[in-house]
Amino acid sequence: MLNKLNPAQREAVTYLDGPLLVLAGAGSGKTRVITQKIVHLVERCGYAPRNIAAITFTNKAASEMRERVGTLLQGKDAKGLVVSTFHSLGMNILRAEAKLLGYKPQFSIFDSGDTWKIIGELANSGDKQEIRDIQTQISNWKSAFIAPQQAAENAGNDEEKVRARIYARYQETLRAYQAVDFDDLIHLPVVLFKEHPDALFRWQNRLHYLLIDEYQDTNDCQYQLTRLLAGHRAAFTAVGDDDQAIYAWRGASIENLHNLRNDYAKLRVIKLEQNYRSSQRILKVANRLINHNTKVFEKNLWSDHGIGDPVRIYAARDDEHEAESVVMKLMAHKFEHRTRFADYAILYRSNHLSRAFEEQLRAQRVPYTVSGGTSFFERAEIKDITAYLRLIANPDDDPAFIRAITTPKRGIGNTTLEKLGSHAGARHVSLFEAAFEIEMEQQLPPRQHEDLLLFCNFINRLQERADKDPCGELLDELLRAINYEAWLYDTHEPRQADTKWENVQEFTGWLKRKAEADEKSLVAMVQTIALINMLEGKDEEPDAVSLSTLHAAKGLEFPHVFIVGAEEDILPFRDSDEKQIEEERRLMYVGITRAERSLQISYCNRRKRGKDWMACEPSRFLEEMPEGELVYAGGHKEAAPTLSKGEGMDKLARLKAMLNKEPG
DNA sequence: CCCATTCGGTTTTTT
DNA sequence: ACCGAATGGG
Repeated sequence: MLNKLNPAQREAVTYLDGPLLVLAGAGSGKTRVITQKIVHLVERCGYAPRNIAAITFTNKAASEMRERVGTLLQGKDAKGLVVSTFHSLGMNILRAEAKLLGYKPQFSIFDSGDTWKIIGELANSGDKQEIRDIQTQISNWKSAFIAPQQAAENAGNDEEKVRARIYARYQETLRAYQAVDFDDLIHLPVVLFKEHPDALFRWQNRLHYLLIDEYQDTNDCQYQLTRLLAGHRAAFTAVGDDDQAIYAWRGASIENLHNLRNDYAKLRVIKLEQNYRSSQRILKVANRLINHNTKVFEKNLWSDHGIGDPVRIYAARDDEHEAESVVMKLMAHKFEHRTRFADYAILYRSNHLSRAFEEQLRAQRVPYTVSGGTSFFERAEIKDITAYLRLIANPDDDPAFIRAITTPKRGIGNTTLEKLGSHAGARHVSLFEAAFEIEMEQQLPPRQHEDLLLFCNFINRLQERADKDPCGELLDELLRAINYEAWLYDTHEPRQADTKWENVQEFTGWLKRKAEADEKSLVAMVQTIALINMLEGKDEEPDAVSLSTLHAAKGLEFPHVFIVGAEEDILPFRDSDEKQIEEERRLMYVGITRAERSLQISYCNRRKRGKDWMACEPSRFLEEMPEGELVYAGGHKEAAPTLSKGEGMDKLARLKAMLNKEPG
């Protein structure tokens, strides 16, 4: 097995004398190194799988890796092997050690939607931008280990003081709800480990070797968790690529690659520079582009694949034509080369850009899957059901309470909730608890009060059954009791209701299977849901075109790639400063390096925004690519560039000039 | 006091 | 084409 690896890879797999950093260029086989190393640890070095933890960036990557290791280990029992994201590892630590932190193990996990509402209320503001700002501010404070108190002390102006105050109240609110946010899932275990060495000792004893993927995208907090878990043993392998760091906006810092060197004197660094994925032309375009960034680590990515086709740059008249052209070209290419739909990916900077392509693909009856985008669990109908589950697990979860009691409508509305809320606030109890207090009977109209108690007792009954009865029965019972299907058809168009109900059934089916397979309690399932993006392996189209954001495409590869919407203000995103431009450039780099054989990058000259047109400029990144490797195919039809009058002419003309310098 | 419909203003990236 | 606040009916 080891002989299938190149020397650098083999070295990375077998090196166990101390901490190791693997600088793995795009397509250099880093996943292979990680999976093989796990197998190596188990089969050659006598590690028990349950003592190894592999940390990935997404749940999808985690389940893929688990599967791969499972097949490689065949026969041998991979049970107990930890393959998860930082967040789900943190969740598991937190659930096991909750009591030490004053939480109950059934704590709720709030997603950004939940926290958004809380911050909005605390800030008493409806301003989206402001709430967003505060949200990221709090997130940054947390990952930098700045407590509300410190934040208040450090505040230089009134605005910062107000925000520090909101931060403090936000933390109190989460506590009161017995809830944690995404940052807490990492932050609290670190706090726990610092305050309770015995707990840290337990986990260090559990996890003897750590493998961390996508290391360039870790933030300070995650790094601290890693260091604590690794302890003096420092038995870990971190794998990363500074050129693919695209999560700085989430607090990730490439600096962590450097820090590793400073903190571990014995750190060994191995570079993987041979690319096994892309044609030489694609690689050359990628390399030239990324060289416009200030380099952290020098790396020289090369490939012994063929030279390949030139990278096509396509200028579309507008967004609709871009979608039409891409889909037409894709279909033509497919039928000419007898490829599969799954060989193609359409990548874009932001989710909303997918719409035009989805429409075209649907119109042409081309099967497709959208990854990223509004996740399955973000859908209203799924959130409705999970609200009930959250409430059953943790009655103090006020946001879940509000959602559950108002969907389906059962005669409890804003006014009632406000009264309940102010009473709960005064008494420092959750809405659920407040409902049973005697004062509510006086404050609420009889009808409302009755409905309220009816609901709470209903939840209580389900709660009692949650421990005894299997997850599936409980779910069916719940859906029947709230008459959810009928309510869906009552309040939606038949077609909409159809898909919504299908989603619900898919969800409950998944939940039942998962609960049985993993022998997890309903509580554990509910907590897991908060972290998962999509249903893994749900009757996915066997052969479908992939639509994905550039972020979500990291780690994937496709024979043929279309990067669309390569325009100023989109990619790079508007108002990017110099630092952000570099990150946007890396994003483009990630997109380019997804492609194995062919790549087209397109942009529009104008784009519909609302009801009027907006002129667009081609992305500056196009100019940073080697002209000799590009071929321009502008206008509406290939090889027959038709220029729309007006915007973007100069850039278009420049690109057209490149046509004459066609390589070959 | 609750809830459905309409109108108006919008869109980074994700655990 | 999609969500959220205002508005009027029940």
